[in-house]
Order: sequence, then C-alpha cells, then structure tokens
Amino acid sequence: MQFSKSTGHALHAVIHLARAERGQHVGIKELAALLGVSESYLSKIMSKLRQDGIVRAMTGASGGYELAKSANLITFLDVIQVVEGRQKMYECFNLDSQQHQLFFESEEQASQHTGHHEGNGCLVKKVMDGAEQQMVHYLQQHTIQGVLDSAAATSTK
Amino acid sequence: MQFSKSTGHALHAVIHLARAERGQHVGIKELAALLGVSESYLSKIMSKLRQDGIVRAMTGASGGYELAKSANLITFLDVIQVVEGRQKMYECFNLDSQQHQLFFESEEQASQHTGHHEGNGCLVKKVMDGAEQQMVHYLQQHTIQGVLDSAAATSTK
DNA sequence: CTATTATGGATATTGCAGGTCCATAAAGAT
DNA sequence: ATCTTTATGGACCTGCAATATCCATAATAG
Ligand code: SF4
Ligand code: SF4
Repeated sequence: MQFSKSTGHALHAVIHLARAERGQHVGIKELAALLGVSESYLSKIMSKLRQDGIVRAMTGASGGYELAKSANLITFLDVIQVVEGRQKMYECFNLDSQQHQLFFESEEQASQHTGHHEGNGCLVKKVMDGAEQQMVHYLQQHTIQGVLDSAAATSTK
Repeated sequence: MQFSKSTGHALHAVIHLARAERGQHVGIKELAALLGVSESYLSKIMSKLRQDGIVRAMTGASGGYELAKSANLITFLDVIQVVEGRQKMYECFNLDSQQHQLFFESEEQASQHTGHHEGNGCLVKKVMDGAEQQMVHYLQQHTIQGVLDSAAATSTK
C-alpha cells in the first residue's frame, strides 16, 4: 500500500517543468540528472505523462519537455493517476464466495429486475470506496501551481 | 496502489467473527471454506490478527478464533494496518537529489540549529501526507460493528 | 492418550515494479 | 543532403514482495 517510486519521479519532474520558463524545453538529460535517476527509466515516465496530456515533447536538437497546460490546471491526482493507473484501490475478488452470497441473500431478490448489482449495495465495499474517495478528492484539490505558490510565500516570509 | 488480497480476506474474516455468537469459537476450516481460500494461507493472516490483538485464538479440539474485543472498537484501519503495515504511503527516496537540495536551499540555513528537518517543510510531502491522512481518518471512523448495523437496517427496511 | 486445532518456519510460485538497451523517428544545425 | 541531437517504444532482465503450500510442533479438550 505505497505509491510507486515512479509516482514520486513524475511529481518531481512536473514540478521542475513548472518552475522552468514558459516555452522553454527541458531535456531528459537535465531532468534525469536533477532527479538523480537514469535517463532511460525517466523517459518512460515522461512518455506516459505526454500520452496523458500532462506534458508536451519535442524531438530533435534543442527539444525536450514542457508542460502541456498551465500548472494550476494540473492536479496531484492527474500526475499520480498517470503512473498508478485508475483502478480502484479495493476490488472484490471473492464475489463467488459463500460469504458474499450471504451478504446479498436478501438483495438477490431485490435485484431480480435490474439483473446486476456488482456489489453496489455492499457496505464493506462502500466503506473502502469511500476511503479512497476521500484521498482522491483531496489530491484533486491540490495543484502543482499551489505547491509552487506556497513555496514562494514561505521563502519570502 | 491497491490493497492486497490479504487485506480483503482479513476484513471478511473479522466480519464473520463479529457475526458469530459472542464466546463462540470459529475454526480455520469453517472460515477458509466460507471465504473460499486455503486454510494454510488464511491461518497466516489470522495469526497476524491475533498478534495485533484483533482476535483471540484457542488451540485444541473445539478451538478456533473469536474477536478479542467488541466489534465497535475494531476500526477498518485497525484491520487494514495488520496486513498492510504502518509505513507512509509516500516516502521521500531522493533526499540527496539536486532537486531536493534546491527545494530546501533556504531552509537549510534555518535548520542549522535543529540539525534535522527530514523534509518536514516540503510542500510536496505535505500534500501527499495530507492525502493519506484523509483516508486514514475516514477508515478510523468506520468500525466493523458499523457495517453490521447498517446491514441489519438495510435488510429490515 | 488421542483427536483436534492453531502456530511458525521453510519453501515454492508468481506478478510486477524497477531498470537497461537499442533500433527508430523526428527535428534542428551544418 | 547529412549529421547530430533528442524523444519513443519495444524487448528484455532483475529483484523482491505478495501469494500460496507443506510440515513439524505445541496446546487443549475429551
Ligand atoms: S466486499 Fe462485499 S461485495 Fe465485495 S466480496 Fe465482500 S461481501 Fe461481496
Ligand atoms: S518530496 Fe520534498 S522532501 Fe521529499 S525528496 Fe522531494 S523535495 Fe525533498
């Protein structure tokens, strides 16, 4: 139950791009050296960020990366989901276990007309999904620009 | 970024124990059959739950497991942390990277007298820790008994 | 004593995060 | 045109943690 290292790298990379001049391209060399990771590995992460529309990339001499949109439009959630994916944190795997059946013995009849329930009514899943939602919501409210602003405010205090 | 299957099993096992009669012992055989997993594997999980004081175990004939405390004193967080551990979801691994140094160029001098800062002032880490805290807090507010109560209320509606 | 049941160590299996290498494509520089 | 620089994506390797099984041992009821 931990964020992958790649997620950390993605966050740090995006933050650095946000600090760079608008329109300025940052190469993988510079980025990798700054973060202290190999170029080949970081390039994979950057590639994903590009596919998901977080950054833009330019090949060729004096190419590199830049943010694809304003830093205040990029949330922590955006960056994290690029690397971590978008699957639910808790998935029901034992849907055919006796216990699951028990939990829904009453609901089975109720869902006769719908044809599917998929654990929608299960309170265990509801709690787990709720917990995830708390975190997701928080991460969605915090942007990259937000961090930069706060950092600036702190250093000039 | 997913909860392990073991976490799911632990939750389901505890819930079943909570539904059983107080003072009644449930064997690993019954429990494993109910959840649809092997006895040997589930016993490992149960053993952890015992070590952390969630359940009590009795060896010998007519032995088995029972809750070590009332179900309304057992939170989701308690059970989850038994399996998942208690490490932070985001850990700073690149503390010696150039970027980290940059982030703390001003703070370095400020922390001369303390001797350590360990990223306390970093806003990236602060956001990530904040997100985790949101989830942890939510999981701490939801007990096993809470799910049972809601389930009972739903079935009699 | 015997049957039953949990425990913990050892060990296999598997999936995946972490990481490298290289052939290719795109774009600027000459 | 050609060369150099730079990103891209496929193939691949590696190590470790989650998953899973087996067994020898201990504890307990009858
Ligand atoms: S969490 Fe609920 S829906 Fe999912 S398997 Fe368990 S009982 Fe079924
Ligand atoms: S998250 Fe902050 S404290 Fe952690 S390594 Fe990055 S800059 Fe340093």
